[in-house]
Amino acid sequence: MTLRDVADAAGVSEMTVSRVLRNRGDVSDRTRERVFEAARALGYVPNKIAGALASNRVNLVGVVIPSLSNMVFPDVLHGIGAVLDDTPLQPVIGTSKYDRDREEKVIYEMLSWRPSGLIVAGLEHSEAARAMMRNAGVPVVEVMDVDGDPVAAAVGISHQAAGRAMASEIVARGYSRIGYLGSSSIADARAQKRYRGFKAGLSEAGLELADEIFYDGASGFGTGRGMTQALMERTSDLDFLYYNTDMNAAGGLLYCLEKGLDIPGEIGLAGFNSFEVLDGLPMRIATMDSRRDQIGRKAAELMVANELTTEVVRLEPEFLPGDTVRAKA
Amino acid sequence: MTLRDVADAAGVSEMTVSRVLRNRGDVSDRTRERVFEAARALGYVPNKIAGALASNRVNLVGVVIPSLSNMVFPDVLHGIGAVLDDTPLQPVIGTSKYDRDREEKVIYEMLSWRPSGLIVAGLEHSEAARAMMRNAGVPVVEVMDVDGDPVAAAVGISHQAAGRAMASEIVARGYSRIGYLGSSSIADARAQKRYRGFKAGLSEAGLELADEIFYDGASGFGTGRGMTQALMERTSDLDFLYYNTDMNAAGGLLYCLEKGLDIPGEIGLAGFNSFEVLDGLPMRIATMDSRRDQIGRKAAELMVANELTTEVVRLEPEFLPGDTVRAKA
DNA sequence: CTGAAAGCGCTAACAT
DNA sequence: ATGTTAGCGCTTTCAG
Repeated sequence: MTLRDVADAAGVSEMTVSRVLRNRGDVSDRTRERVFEAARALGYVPNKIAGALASNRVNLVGVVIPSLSNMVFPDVLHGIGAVLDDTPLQPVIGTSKYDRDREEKVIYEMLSWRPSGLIVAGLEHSEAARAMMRNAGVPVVEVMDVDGDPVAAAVGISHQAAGRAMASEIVARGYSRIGYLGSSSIADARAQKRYRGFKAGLSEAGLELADEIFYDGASGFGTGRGMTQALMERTSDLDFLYYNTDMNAAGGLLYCLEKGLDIPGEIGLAGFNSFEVLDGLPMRIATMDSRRDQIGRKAAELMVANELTTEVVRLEPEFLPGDTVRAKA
Repeated sequence: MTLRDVADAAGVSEMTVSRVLRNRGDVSDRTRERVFEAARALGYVPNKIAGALASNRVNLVGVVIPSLSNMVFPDVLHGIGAVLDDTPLQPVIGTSKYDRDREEKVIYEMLSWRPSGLIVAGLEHSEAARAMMRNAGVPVVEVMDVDGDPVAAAVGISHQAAGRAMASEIVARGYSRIGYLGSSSIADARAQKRYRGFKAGLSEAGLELADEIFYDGASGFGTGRGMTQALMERTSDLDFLYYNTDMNAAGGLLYCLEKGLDIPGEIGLAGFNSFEVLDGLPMRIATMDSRRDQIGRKAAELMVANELTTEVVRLEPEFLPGDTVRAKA
């Protein structure tokens, strides 16, 4: 089923059919009708492969993220989709599974379809991947992080600064025996940066981490609960728990409530990301909004603008005290 | 940057370069080396658009789901990915946002790329969408549901049966004042089917729903909590709450625990889906595993087999009593 | 307003 | 083991 078939059925040239179907150029209403009818009757679906090759235009934007299981990424995708929905551009998602080599392959695959642009999560990539991004010839935006050296444009927050800001909020609220609960995966560069920023922030206040614990695998209530229990049994005098993500913090919160601890008096908790699904927990967890939707929107806008900028857009995460930290002293 | 450039740089024909890069046909080791080197030096990325047009082969599988925000769908994608990762096929995701017209557009867009197959969530589609799926000329599998009339192949569970089975479990445990808490969206056909199956199941046991409540918008702890509170204030003598999804059930559970209710003695709760992130709640919610990973895997296997079957694979959901229902009488 | 010709970058099929 | 030719189904460009 090709343009030819529709053209024959409508008694016009392929070119006319092409014009009608793409709504380009002047076609008489009569011809237009006939073509639409023929196309519909035949159930014609245009071949974008051929169209793309001929026009050298592919209205796809590649989006490379680590995973779909961690809710942060669907949230970014949501922001991207919200902007692209009003344009001819369509996002195509690829996942790296937090693996540099896989990410490189995914980027290569994406670029082989000659998309109109590329959005990639994070700033840490293989050299080959960076080279491909540099030479893509289309807008490339790295998202979620601005602590590093972007290949081209970047939109995100400073995770270092976010960690540091959290330290200062906690210290200002009079907590001093502070534990960190995070991921042991080096692959999560952004969590690492928050961790380092957090420690630097404590250090500036003359404090240091009282204890820390790391886990393998996915974040979740069970993980958060388990980590929290292990840490508190090991170091019994902690007065604050800072988690790498709200999902784990939620598990920790439930554990502390079960133990009958006084939150936020006896012990405070904070996470990161600000997940909407968690509204409805017994207490609102203190957190920092990672501005995922905004990041997606801004990145998509750069795709739509179709400029090869090296602009770095730094968004500021917002601290949300919730109910699990004391009021400021 | 085309094959031509690489061919010139390596001093061979385009065809030889094509052979080397696709690893097809016999090429001497010496030539092979030279070609790889030239390609690498130039940073050549093949043009799949041209390749696909020439070979009439596109190693993409379209996957159409309602959304990425509801965790059930990423779970299905995970199953699909697990199988396709060992093949040349790649999933391409499109979202319908629970909108029939949008779904139709997405399917149209997907088919216009001439994918090797199509996986679509659900059995309810526009007539035009069904026609496209029927005439796609490639394997088409509808997933997650088998209660209805599939266009071609289908892999899923019977949501009707799942609802009915849940009713029978609840009744067998001696509950009788039962409330249903679900979504008001007609778009969630599967939840509707569970609801109907559930009522039918109660009816067979000589019972009926004591009350029911429906919400708009996304599921989540806040939604579950709010619905639960509203329902229980309205009908104070309920002894069981059946939710359309575990996310809402979790919110309800937290609410009931806060109120100091005796679970599962005074009141029982059950949800649907079996979400791993919820392990770690104070109690494990009774639920029914919707076998999302399995469904994804099986559907992907049908894509790999590349047969145009009309096979219907019905998987059986498993009841997981958790801690929120009494033992069987 | 409509059509004819050329060609996008690659691969199938057929030489050699 | 390597090269040549034709053409995939469209769109661009130029004519009329």
